Amino acid sequence: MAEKTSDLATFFKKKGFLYPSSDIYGGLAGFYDYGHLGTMLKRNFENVWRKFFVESQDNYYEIETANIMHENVFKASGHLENFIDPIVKCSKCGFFERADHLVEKTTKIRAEGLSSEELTREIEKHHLKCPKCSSSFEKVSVMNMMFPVNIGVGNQHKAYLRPETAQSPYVNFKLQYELQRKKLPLGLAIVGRAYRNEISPRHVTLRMREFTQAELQIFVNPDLMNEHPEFDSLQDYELRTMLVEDRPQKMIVERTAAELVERGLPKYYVYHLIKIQQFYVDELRVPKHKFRLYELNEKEKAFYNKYHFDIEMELSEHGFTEIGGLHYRTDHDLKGHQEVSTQSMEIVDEETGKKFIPHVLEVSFGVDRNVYALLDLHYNDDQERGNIVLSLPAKITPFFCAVFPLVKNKPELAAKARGIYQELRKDWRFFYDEVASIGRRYARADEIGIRYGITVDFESLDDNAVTIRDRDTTKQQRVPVSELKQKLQELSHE
RNA sequence: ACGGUUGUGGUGAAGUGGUAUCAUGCAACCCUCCCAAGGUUGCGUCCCGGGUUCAAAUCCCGGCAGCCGUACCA
Repeated sequence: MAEKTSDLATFFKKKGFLYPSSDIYGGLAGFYDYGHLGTMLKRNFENVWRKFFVESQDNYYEIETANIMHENVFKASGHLENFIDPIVKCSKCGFFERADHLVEKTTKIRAEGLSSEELTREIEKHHLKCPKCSSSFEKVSVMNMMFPVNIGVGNQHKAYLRPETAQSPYVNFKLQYELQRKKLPLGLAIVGRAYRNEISPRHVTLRMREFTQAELQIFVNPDLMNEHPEFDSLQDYELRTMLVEDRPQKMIVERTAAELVERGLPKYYVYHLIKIQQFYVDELRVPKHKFRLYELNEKEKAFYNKYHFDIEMELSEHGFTEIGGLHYRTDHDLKGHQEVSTQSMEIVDEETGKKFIPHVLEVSFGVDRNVYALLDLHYNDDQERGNIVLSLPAKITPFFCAVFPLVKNKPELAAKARGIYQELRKDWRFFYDEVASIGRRYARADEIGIRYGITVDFESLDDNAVTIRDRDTTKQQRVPVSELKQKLQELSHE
């Protein structure tokens, strides 16, 4: 029997977090729309990310750039070569393989770089057949992981939707370096869309064709990779790592920053592994055991990466899943752009007079995957309470508080509740609800993760105090209206 | 991409050629002094396009989408 859509996907749609795009036309695989709650959650996540990774650093800034970029950008980055693969498909059973791999494997000819026509000719010449069913192949076609875009009149495309946000900071580096007064390290962040024509998008937002990345590109002097001013104070910090050598035992090992440096990772790199773990464990309150830093081996890591760890969170339905990565891309990208654009990407170290191309450390996050992971993590079907409780932290949950008059039909209560609501919504994300019994309203609030419920009851009319209900414990405390703002201020920093 | 499988209100389901049902939800009103009470009224559905038939949610073909497996995921 085919499985039902997962509980989580149903919940996303039912409450307004996320649903298929173009839904009234039957949907479009790999594309999703965020509803009102999902959009709030996503924005909140992005803002926490900005604050933590960008705004807390000197000389780090966010830029916003075009999603459609010049063909040459991807010539330089290697995407045109590596993202567009020649494919042969079996005419009978549908098996397919990369055409150049097939030709190289079976004929020992160097097939890399051959055109589709040349590959088709080689396949015909050597009478290559499908390894599965021995039928003949169709003509070699091109599988393009990038979406080409036609610009203006005519149908020759000279541009693509970017498959990663990273290239924008690289092509803008020289200008931003000048504008940011020639200082390294220099950070350029983008929170924006990227597009990949995935063969098989699946698992809601875990693999989409249009998705949001939050990426920080840090340009550094490669000679200084083995130092960081804050490293010494953090050298005993324990990181949850799964290195290549841990894989046979399937072990996540806590290692200190110093141990990782001893193993050969640069201090500057390890410092950012620490930052990333702090972001999840301290900032987003992700339980440590659900988090790990997973080292990729030589085969798995992208060709441009010297060091590559995936950031992974354990999901209920999919196990440990990549939600980001820390990539030491060296000078691969700037060098590529220097060659293709013929513009120098070199800068001069004022002290030593040395000229060099900066290296890039990329801190990369899939925003949609993070949002999914956080919802997955905080989704609890509370049997005792009889409703779902979405225990998102106050700083990212869509609504911080809701205000409720205890009952609807007492105009004095509703008026007071509305007054409090109107005042507090100036400072926080607030929700107001007076429909149905108070218990039902608490339940509805739990389900969309409203952190606190403020209830105006009959006593409030006399003592000018209200109750604050904690979503996670359901405990209530009574607070004078005059102290409410201050109290919420404290609670918002939990 | 291939193979298997599924598609009925917002959500979950019943209906297998002949009047589309139920629960939940949502909305309005009544009631209600703290954790999905109750009452009244209302809203809303057969994925899309062809075909067969007197008649299609139901049968057939195609498409789209979901799920599972394989493949893919620089």
